[in-house]
Amino acid sequence: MASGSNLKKIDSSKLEATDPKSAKGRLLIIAARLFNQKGYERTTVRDIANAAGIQSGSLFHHFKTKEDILKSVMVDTIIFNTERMKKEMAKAETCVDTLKALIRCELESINGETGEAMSVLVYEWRSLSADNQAIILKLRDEYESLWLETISQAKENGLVTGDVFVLRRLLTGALSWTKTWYKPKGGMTLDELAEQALNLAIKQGT
Amino acid sequence: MASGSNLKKIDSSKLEATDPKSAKGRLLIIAARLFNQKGYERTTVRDIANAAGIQSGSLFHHFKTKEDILKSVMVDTIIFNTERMKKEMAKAETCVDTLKALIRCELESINGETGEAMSVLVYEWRSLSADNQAIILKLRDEYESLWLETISQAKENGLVTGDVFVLRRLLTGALSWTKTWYKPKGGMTLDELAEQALNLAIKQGT
DNA sequence: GTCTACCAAGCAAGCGCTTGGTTTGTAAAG
DNA sequence: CTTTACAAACCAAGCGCTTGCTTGGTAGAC
Repeated sequence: MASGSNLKKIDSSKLEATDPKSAKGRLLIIAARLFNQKGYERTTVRDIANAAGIQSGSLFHHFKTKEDILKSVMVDTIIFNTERMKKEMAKAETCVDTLKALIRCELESINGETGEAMSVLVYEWRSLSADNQAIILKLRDEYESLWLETISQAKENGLVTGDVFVLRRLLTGALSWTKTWYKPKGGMTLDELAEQALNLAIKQGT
Repeated sequence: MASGSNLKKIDSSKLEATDPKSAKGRLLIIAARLFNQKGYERTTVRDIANAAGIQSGSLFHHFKTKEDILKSVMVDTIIFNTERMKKEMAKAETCVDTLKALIRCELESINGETGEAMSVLVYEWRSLSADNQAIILKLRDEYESLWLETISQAKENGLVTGDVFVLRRLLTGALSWTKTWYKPKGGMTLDELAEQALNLAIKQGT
């Protein structure tokens, strides 16, 4: 079956993203770029097909609907980045290290290779049906719980002040917004940017 | 002439927003709400006309094109909020007061009465033509310069650390993102939220 | 008498998506 | 090494619908 969800089970804790080398994976990368550049609504199926060098009708061999393309981009991205973040967290030793790892990971996902898809995930939310929103929300919950646990622990250690949820949300905005202005060629590395963001979050020196 | 820009002169320092009581102003408020709810592209001219209780064709008596509606929403909002911020800045005495006034003003513009239009200004940027983007950019520059002056002064006084531009941009993201989660009924007032954001920005107690 | 605000009708273009058929990759059977 | 089988990937054409926008005309205010 070539269509439908790319989750094997919603409840599974071990999920896989679409292989980027497959025909379907290639289309998802192209779609993510276009959705990011022009927005989901402004991007036509003919745009995607054109960029991929195929006919517009051929897209519907791989995806049920246009929205199914959007959903697949989002699901793949969130699965991939959650996995990466878990790995980086496992490496960190101190509480500050963990917090910095999360910031670093999120900046990487936003400004790195998955950046285009990540922007789509953040900014094209409204274009999903309620059903698909629920699916994405469930996946996001796992990702967010990693953040909340880490910040809670940082608060217990006196590293941060204020409400945990509010701090996470202020950080979410600050980090996701970097997409609109951060350029690696501007002389600032991603690591330096992460350091500044960490400096914003915590109330004591590293 | 019923069409075109609602700026009298681009270079003028004294600009006026469209009267909200006029037929045109009423349409702009309705359009801002719809653009915010469904996104610009998903909102049809028929949607706007329906919400206003007129025929879709009648919209084009007031605006040249659909994009002209979007541009007018943005121009009006930025003019209105720049004026308000200048007034609040004039009242502040200390450097911290000024910084808090800016944060408070921006939160107010995002979550208050102009909130819907402000979200449109932030998130529907891509839907503008290059020409219209340039016009909005010019207006934003004045607004941003107020922020940069204030933060620079705060840095001279040792209130904040790190790069001034980076700090402003991290704050822009953090504040604009509140639109997606902040609800006054959640038990937190806008002033308390402003306090937490200020707490994030400065490195010493108020 | 002219101006502002609007209606009623509809056009041309572009949209997502469907359909029936053709090519291409792959691998077992002869 | 060739033949046969079959599914995955794609093409060519176009349908039905919605879109932004135009047109010619009308009602009421000053």
